[in-house]
Amino acid sequence: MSEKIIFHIDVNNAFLSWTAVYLLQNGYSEDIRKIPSIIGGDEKSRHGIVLAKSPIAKKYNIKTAETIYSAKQKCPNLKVFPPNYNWYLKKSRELMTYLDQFSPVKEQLSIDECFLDMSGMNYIYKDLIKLAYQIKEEIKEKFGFTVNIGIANNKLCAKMASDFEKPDKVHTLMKNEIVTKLWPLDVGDLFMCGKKTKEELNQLGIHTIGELASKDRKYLERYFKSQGTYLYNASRGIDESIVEEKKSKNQSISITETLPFNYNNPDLLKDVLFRQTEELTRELREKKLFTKTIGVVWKNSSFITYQSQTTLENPTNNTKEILKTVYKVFDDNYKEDEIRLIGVKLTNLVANKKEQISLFDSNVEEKEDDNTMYETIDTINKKFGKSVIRPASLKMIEKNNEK
DNA sequence: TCTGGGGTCCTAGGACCC
DNA sequence: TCTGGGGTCCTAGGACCC
Repeated sequence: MSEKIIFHIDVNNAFLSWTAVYLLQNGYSEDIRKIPSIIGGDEKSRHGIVLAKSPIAKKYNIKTAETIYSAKQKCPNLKVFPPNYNWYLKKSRELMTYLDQFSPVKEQLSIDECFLDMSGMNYIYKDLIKLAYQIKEEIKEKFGFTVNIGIANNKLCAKMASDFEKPDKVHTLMKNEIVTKLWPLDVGDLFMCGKKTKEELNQLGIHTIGELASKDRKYLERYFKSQGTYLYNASRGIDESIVEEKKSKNQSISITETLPFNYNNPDLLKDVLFRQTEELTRELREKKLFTKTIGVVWKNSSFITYQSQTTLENPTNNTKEILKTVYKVFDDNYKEDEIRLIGVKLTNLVANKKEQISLFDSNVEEKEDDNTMYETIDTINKKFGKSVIRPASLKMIEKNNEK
């Protein structure tokens, strides 16, 4: 059997590039990729972090996720642009559709990157490296933004390769290049080796991926358990996972929201939970899913995050039932505290509710009525926009819980 | 008006069952 | 009447990704 060949395609500075394309198409004279600029949230509503940066902004040592405030300190003439998620989604879909023509086996990793399994495609394309260059050029010409393409014998190495030098580059990291191209890199550059792991590895005197690769498996597993196994393999460029479109997506869905100011009033907080639960349950029904585990997440003014959850006997997508549970979890766990962020999280999602009608559940008929009602409401809201209609009974729950 | 939002996966500890 | 051990499910917390 011949070696696998995997492409990893990654949009350069995705949010910033896509906004640049948008601005140019709408008569803006400047290409914001060529000036010190960032995409950033709204500081007034406390969303002030850097979401993407231009190459020049990067030279000022501006980092993704740092505060806009601090970015401006580093570069006073920095230009800040707001994100436009709908546009990003549109650009992402165009790119992904375009890439489908090159291989039937594609796996999208996030909004701006994907893998293509190109194994065996050399019978069609002859020179796959040349093909990668052609794809890169065609994307630039067709869509107006650039990508990096990493080529390797597995997903991990393809991903590492696309990260090498940016922007607008094709890189390979084949088996015989591991020693020269992978091993000199800082151990923190290894995929899935974040801040904490890097610190721990440094403590052990391990600073490069090559040094990591010189350690034996037992040693790494002693310190890092199952992550040690991963580190052992990854440092050697070993990854057996296959490219596959993730079908069983949606292990969980959630909404969290940083509040415009800190709330300490339970009623205000419940208003937010109410809104979030309505939105999430609508999504649940849209995706024809049911949830078993319902959780509330909150963060206080000291940035400490808390979460509490409870698991139901039967999966549900009934707004009233879920809201009741959300309120109960909140009431049981919220202590007087200044809350900065609050959210709802639904996990343990299943496609079928397989509800066993409990002999002791007297509300079966009522629930059936609810479900029909929600379907109708969803249809109307879909036609006329969000939350035109709200069931009065939800307000009742709200009121009851206020007591 | 310094610190977003949406995810996945792993681990430790406890409850409970046989 | 000095007390094991495996399996499963659940919760809370944490690391990591884009």
